[in-house]
Amino acid sequence: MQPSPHMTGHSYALPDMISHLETSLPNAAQPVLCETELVAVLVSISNNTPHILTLDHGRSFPSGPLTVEHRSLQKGMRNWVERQTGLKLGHTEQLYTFADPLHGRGHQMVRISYMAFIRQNSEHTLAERSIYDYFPWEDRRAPASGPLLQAIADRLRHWAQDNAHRWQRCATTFGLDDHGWNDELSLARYELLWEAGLVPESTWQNAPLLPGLSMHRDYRRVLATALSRMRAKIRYTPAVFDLLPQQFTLLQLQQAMEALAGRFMHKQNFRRLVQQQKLVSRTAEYDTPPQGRPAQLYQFAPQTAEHCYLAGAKLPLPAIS
Amino acid sequence: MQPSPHMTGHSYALPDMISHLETSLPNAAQPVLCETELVAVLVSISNNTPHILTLDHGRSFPSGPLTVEHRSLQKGMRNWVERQTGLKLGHTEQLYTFADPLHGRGHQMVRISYMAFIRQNSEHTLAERSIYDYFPWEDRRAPASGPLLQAIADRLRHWAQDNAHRWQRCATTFGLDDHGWNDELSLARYELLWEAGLVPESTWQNAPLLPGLSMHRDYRRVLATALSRMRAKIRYTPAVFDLLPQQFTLLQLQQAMEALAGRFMHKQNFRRLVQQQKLVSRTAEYDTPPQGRPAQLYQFAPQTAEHCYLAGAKLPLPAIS
DNA sequence: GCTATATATGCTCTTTGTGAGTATATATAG
DNA sequence: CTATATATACTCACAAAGAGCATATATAGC
Repeated sequence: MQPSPHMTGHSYALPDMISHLETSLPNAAQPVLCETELVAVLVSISNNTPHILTLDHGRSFPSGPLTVEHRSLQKGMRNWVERQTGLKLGHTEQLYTFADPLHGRGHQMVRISYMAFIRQNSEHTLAERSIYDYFPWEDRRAPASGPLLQAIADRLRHWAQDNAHRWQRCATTFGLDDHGWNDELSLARYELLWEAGLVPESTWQNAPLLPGLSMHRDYRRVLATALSRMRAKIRYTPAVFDLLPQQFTLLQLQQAMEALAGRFMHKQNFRRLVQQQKLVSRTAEYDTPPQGRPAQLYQFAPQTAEHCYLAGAKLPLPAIS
Repeated sequence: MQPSPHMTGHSYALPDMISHLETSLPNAAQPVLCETELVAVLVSISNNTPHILTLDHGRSFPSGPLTVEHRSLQKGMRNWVERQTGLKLGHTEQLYTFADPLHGRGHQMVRISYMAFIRQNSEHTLAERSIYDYFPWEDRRAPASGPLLQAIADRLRHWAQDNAHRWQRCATTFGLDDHGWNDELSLARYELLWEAGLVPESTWQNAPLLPGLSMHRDYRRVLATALSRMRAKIRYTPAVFDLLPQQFTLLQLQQAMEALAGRFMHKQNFRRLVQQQKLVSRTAEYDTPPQGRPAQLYQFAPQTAEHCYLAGAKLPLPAIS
């Protein structure tokens, strides 16, 4: 091992304030208590598009209070959502914790957000909304995304004016000039649009706003975080399989990846990659489509796929303009 | 845009329980309040090794209560740490939020952990500990890591017994058999050792424990999370530069990357990559080492490195091997 | 039968990135 | 003059990725 300094086993003498912190106690005079809420971003795929399960006309996520019996936050969230909605949750991860300052009473509100995958065709009573209804520019598969991106570029250029550094940021996050489009930067893109005053949540507004549904509180930002995370996650974990039926065709798998990435991929290369990594194993069954040759059904092969790299499957679309 | 179903603008009729949740109110009879604490994992590099700033003989992180005046959690944490320790914080990110169930009184304890980078040679009064004192197996630069990893492999093999799937997990996360070592999996490795009962925090124990300092509560797990995150982060953001002095030699930069990754790198290739991406610009000054030719001092070039944010530009790190 | 459609498979190419090696100036201390 | 470390310039092999071409095969509808 590399030797490291300060290994005497005793910490230095500390100023009072810090020694106090060591006890991890809130100020005894005024213990700061928070209402704490768990927020669930539930994702599933239908119609070749990623959807979220929403409340209040697409403006809110399901959420519930943290209760005392919860052993861990994640377990608590899972149990709670499964009991309330009857849904089985697949891949689950914590997204972000944020606080609302106000709340007239003497305490804050802390919200802990989670993202969870839900298998296709699950039964539930929540309203599904396409994620791309909130971020139309993120779906580069749509023909309309070309002109939309052009319009965004124009407004960003106007916002950046002569500020070269600011324009650099716009160009790299939105894949302008000769930069490439990076699908994992959806959070950065949303934040940039927020800064530029092009979304209704901005504290100031700048010219006509962009299309796209808005949400309560910071929820649209949470959704952008979720989109970034899921796009990153499916690259190097087998999480996609929690969105698909137990058995699926290779085209379904590819389309699920395309739905999440918001881009089309090269079919032959995709299959080559998937199969040479032994991510899936074929079943005896076939899927009969309305037209064309029946497709072999596959299933996820978890034993050989502790870590997988579906990354190579991110193909650029024919250059848009 | 892809058309998406359920766009009627009205959510379905909801069961009572869920409509209730929509209001985001905790059970009126028993509002669940939490003590909320901010935990800071402060990282800096000294002696070519990543260190954390600790309290209580290396067993605890600085932490403090969330107070009412904080506008955002991140801002609150920054202000609080900077006021208490006098340190300037560089790259900061939220790590994870976790809860302790007990606390005799009627409420839980919620801890929100952050990681922040601190520039080399900063003045402070906290005790520094090498991160690799907590996870000796994570520093593959150390000669001792070879035998240690061998010993770990043996004990994991014993734990896995004939459970092939379990051994698969061990092999891929620890780079055994013919799998490569992936430095970003440090959290997964810690969790696996925890499961196998090889660390003192495990709820059960299995044969002699591994070397490595322990910490209070879940803090060692938080530290493993921090290590994973920082290794992932420096790959595609210029965050490393917040750990180095304003001016540095290319060797210093390489050694900082090596320290975080826990691996050695090929000097010529490293320089080739750094320079062709224009991440740094040379200054007029030189560093005079005790021996050898003076090294040119460089500085971070933020204008071209927003571009580094991800135009496919990555800081070189050893690939998995 | 034929056609349209979509699955399934095999095979080239080129380009890029990367890991690794060799060689050789150059500047300083002792 | 030597040891040391910076700095720079190459080459080479190899794998992976992006892209294209070709061709079976199986179904439905006409």
